[in-house]
Amino acid sequence: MGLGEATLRNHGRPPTVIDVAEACGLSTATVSRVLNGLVASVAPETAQRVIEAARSLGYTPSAIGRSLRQSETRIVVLLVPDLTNDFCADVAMSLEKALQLGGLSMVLCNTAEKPEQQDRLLADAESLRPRGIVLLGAMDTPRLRAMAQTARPFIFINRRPPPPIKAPYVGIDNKAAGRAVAAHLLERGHTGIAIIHGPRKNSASRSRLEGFLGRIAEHGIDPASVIQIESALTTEAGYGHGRELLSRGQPPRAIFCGNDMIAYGIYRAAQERGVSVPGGLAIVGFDDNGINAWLAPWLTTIRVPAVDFGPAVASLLNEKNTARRESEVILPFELTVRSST
Amino acid sequence: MGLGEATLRNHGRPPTVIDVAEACGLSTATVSRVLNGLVASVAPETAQRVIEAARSLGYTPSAIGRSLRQSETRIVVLLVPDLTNDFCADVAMSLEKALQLGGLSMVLCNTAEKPEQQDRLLADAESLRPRGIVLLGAMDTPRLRAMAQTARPFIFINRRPPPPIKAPYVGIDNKAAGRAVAAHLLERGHTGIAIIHGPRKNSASRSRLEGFLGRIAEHGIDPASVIQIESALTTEAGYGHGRELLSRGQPPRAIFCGNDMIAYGIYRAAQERGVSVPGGLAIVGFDDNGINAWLAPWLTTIRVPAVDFGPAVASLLNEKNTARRESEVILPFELTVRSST
DNA sequence: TTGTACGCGTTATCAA
DNA sequence: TTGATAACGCGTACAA
Repeated sequence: MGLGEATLRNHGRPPTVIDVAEACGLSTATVSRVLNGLVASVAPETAQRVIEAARSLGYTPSAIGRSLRQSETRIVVLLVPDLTNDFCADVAMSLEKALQLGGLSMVLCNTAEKPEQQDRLLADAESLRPRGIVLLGAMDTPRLRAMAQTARPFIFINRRPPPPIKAPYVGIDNKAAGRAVAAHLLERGHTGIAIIHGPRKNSASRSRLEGFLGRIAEHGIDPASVIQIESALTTEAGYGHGRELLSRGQPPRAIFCGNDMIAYGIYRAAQERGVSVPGGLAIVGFDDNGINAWLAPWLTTIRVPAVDFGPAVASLLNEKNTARRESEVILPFELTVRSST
Repeated sequence: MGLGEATLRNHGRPPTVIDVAEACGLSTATVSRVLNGLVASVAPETAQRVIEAARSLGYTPSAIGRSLRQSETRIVVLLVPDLTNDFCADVAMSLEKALQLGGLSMVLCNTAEKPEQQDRLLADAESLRPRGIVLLGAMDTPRLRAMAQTARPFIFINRRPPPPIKAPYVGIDNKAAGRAVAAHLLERGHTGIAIIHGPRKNSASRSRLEGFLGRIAEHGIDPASVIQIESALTTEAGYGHGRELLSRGQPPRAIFCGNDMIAYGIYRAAQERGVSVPGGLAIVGFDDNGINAWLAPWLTTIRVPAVDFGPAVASLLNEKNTARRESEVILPFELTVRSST
């Protein structure tokens, strides 16, 4: 049991290639070759000796040393706006799974939708020298623009890179989704329409709004007659807006929400006010959170294939010269009609 | 704008201390001192020169170099069993937030409750030489036992370290929680009791079961008369067990679930079968997922303070010699009584 | 107050 | 097939 010795020699620090090399009487170069699977250029019995020594020492290669040598880590940083949002959690899980397959680790950071926090996290991310930086719901900040000129791969999910920046994008056709919701509401004869959309500086929100209003205009309704509210994408915000809207003299009869979280809040507000859904108020969400199938089987919403985002992003990361490429992966969405409309 | 030059010289790689040193005509040592805030031993105007040079080059220190030098990274690895479980997401977010405050990054990995995957991830984690490894819902695996002998801090959340291992633990008093649920059901006069608990090899599940049955026995009921089912902690599993239980000749009239996800599944099964809650069936969950307030306002459950886990873990990580200490942080739980009982 | 030089762990290059 | 060695970026002990 050589573990004790090595541990002692290194003052409790993990064994290194040198320890392994000494233990098996070979050079560090050979040890490295064996452990990196370059079996072609190593004698079988030599390889065996190395492997045994490594195992008896409990040796695990240091990613730090490797990274320094190769000036690249096997880390991907994912920035999300809100991990309590089911949709974000699903995307994070899907990405982590896809990265695991390629031997990459995922550092997860929460921007809480705060621009300064995003910038701080981007700086931290840069210092990690990650293989790539993935932004779910990016905000247009100074540091983002500065770093986007770097060679490091940036990938944008759901919100496109702010104009001057060229970088790969993975998401759905938000404009078409907005149109689909409008078409659905009009088809069902819903009037008194309102939209509670996400932040305007967020391309996804803007596109959905644009598509939604465009389709409504085509139907001969003045878009200016549509109540438009810019909102945070949380249940609390949705609830607040719901209470306010429903207490108006002429409350809306149909609301298109920026995401499902907002829709949950609206629903609660309607319940509290005794407004029936969809009779008194139609509600449409966005994302189709996985939990809907169990806890919100009433919610008509746009299904966004969260689990497909991870593989798409991972494959973009594996492409050569992904960095400044303007590739796009547009995933399909689907209008899921349930009883709230 | 020196950015171009440095970028060119380094073939597109990020600038280093050397680049900064050259740019300001000082030594790398001085640059390093300034950037690490050792202002005491540097002339003010010198510091200024360094800072300007660093900024004009867009220099960000490499965590790789730093880590190698100090043989320690600023990374903490968190292993979770299932990120789609609201509770896990909340804990992850809470930990990430707490770590951010201390300048640490969080690598998040999903074990999917698979022992082999946990072992693979533990190996990957070890190679990262993280500041600590945090396990939410650890499984007793060979590699876990082996690595637990290391100097590296391990922290267990929710499930205790398997017996020979000594390591800090953060969680609630699961036995007491199990007792509390039993007491509540008995007090309300519920009979025909069943428990759908998590994996037996998981200390949290065991303790809850033990406490629950213990309290029931004290009440003069034979614990053997309680239907006990070992289950995965997912909605799907809960739904499946719910269907099975409710189709029995003598279905249970009250079910204590291993977590809220199972409870959601049971609820659905009851609805589909036309069984009223709590009239026909009482349901108790566990965790009190944040989403309950909005989507499951009917669920009686044990509130576990997910957001307090992060700070508790972070402070354990900051303690000296946390590694083999057997410290414990027992957080308070609370029985949240709603309409399902 | 500033500079020189070494070593952290690894792998790629070159030489044997 | 194997070994010696340099280099990756950084922080610090020591020297100036």
